[in-house]
Amino acid sequence: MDDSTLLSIKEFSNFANIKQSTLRYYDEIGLLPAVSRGENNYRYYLPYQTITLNFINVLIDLGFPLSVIKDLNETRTPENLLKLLKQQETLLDSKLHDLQTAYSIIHTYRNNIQTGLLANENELCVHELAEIHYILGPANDFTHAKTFYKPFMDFCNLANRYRINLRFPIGGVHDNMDTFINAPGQPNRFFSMDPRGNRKIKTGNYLTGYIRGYYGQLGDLPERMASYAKEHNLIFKGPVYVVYLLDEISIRDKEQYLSQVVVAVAKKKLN
Amino acid sequence: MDDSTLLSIKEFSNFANIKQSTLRYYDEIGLLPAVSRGENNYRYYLPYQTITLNFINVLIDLGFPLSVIKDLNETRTPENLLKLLKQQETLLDSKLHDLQTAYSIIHTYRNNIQTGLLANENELCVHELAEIHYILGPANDFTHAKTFYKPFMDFCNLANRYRINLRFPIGGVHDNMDTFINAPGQPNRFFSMDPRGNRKIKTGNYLTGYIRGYYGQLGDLPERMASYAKEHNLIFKGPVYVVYLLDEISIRDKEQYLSQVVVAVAKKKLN
DNA sequence: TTGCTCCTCACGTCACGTGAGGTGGC
DNA sequence: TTGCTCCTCACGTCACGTGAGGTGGC
Repeated sequence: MDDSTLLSIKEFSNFANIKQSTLRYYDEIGLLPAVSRGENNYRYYLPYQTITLNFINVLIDLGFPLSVIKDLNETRTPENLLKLLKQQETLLDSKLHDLQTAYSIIHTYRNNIQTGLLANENELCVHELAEIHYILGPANDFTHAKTFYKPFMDFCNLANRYRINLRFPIGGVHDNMDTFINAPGQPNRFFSMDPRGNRKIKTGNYLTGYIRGYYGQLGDLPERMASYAKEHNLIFKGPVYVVYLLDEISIRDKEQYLSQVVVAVAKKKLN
Repeated sequence: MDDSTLLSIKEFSNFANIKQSTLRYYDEIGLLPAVSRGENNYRYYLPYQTITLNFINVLIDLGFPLSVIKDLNETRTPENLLKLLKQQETLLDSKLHDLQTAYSIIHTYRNNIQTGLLANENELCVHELAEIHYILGPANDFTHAKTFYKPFMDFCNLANRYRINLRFPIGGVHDNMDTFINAPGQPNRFFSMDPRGNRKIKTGNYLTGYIRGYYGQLGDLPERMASYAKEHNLIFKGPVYVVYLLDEISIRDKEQYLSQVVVAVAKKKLN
């Protein structure tokens, strides 16, 4: 083979390691036209066209659309390309960020679902919790709300302003055990379990309970937690977190959603 | 608004922050059917459908196709979802890897092009070079090759086996200054400027020259470098690297490609 | 006639967006 | 009549892949 050998589409496709259909398409859109056509209308290519193909493939891998590549193919200069590469870097940056976020969401959901599957619904127990980062939403307003619904919608609408990504699992937080017992379906704030959040549930000992049912339907869990603490000489410290471990993402039936309630506890000092 | 209020498509689209066209499409493919149709065939939605929509949006963001989401919507269980999430994590992993590679390629090209734009073609000079990582290809065979072409194609064909990504800028390396001067168009090996490579051009003082022209057309540069060394009492150390700074990626005209030649030098000890 | 290579439509993919043209009730 | 909301096609997007049906020379 010589630099001026004409190659049939099959030969060129083997040589350049590219599908015939792709070559026909590139010919059609004028991105990589065949150098000539035979009498029978066959396409012919020259070996050096692999160089153009390399140019094309590099830019495809960098995420440029074929239309841009076509323009660039005709007018490329180093300055021109440099400008485009800078733009593309910014674009890749945001794609990278999105992917990492998706990754993070998957991780958080997997954790939640796994915890949910292992949960013993009837048993309360105290155990150490690993640190959980989150982003806190604004204070909820339940004054004119009959249900969980309205405040949650408000939270969703404000999410952008609070830089909250609603794709992460969401939870509710109650200021303390007293407010939790008084209105278990009315968390003071919602939070997103975004590991990049600046708030955290610190490591420590937490009384943990689980309950099945729709958001905010906590049944007798608050009372059971209170009496458990009394029996075991525990006092509650800090906020009560309600994490929706199994929600609409993993279960159809609303009655089967699973919430986890955690609250920090300490041994009561005996006088 | 109450939980059982029927919403028109416009109302629901505002409420759920989603386009009407998207809602019609989801209705059409059965992913999120309207709960009912009016006499006039209008679609009506219920507020709680935002929950299904949230389910859908989370999975879209995680990169699942709508067909999978539709299936999952009907059959989801925590175990089922957990399995899919694991798969998706693997897929995201490889996408992440591809993106990071693209990023790296852009970075390397930008460096090369910028160096190319600042290059003074006529001047030779010695300066310190920052470390450059690369991946080395197999030894070239020029015995039956008239041109640069064949060995380069061999290199491309073997790239996979050597884990070389051809999308990175490519360079040629000569064993030493003697082989370079004897056959300046015939590098002993090609290399890919992949920053993840285990080989590197170490920091140090390098004699650097530039030349315009097609791959392997180095003109009188080798001789000029040799005489520069003689004049300045320098000796050459180690391999000669030829980096194709401006190639088909940034320039159309082959004659305008720009190569950079670098070789380590040291002061000759005077007896 | 069979086999091979090539050709040109044309249609499918994916998740919508964008009109065009029509309806129904105020 | 005008304005508004809704409807249903139908076509465009992007980068091809996949046939179907036909050709031309051995």
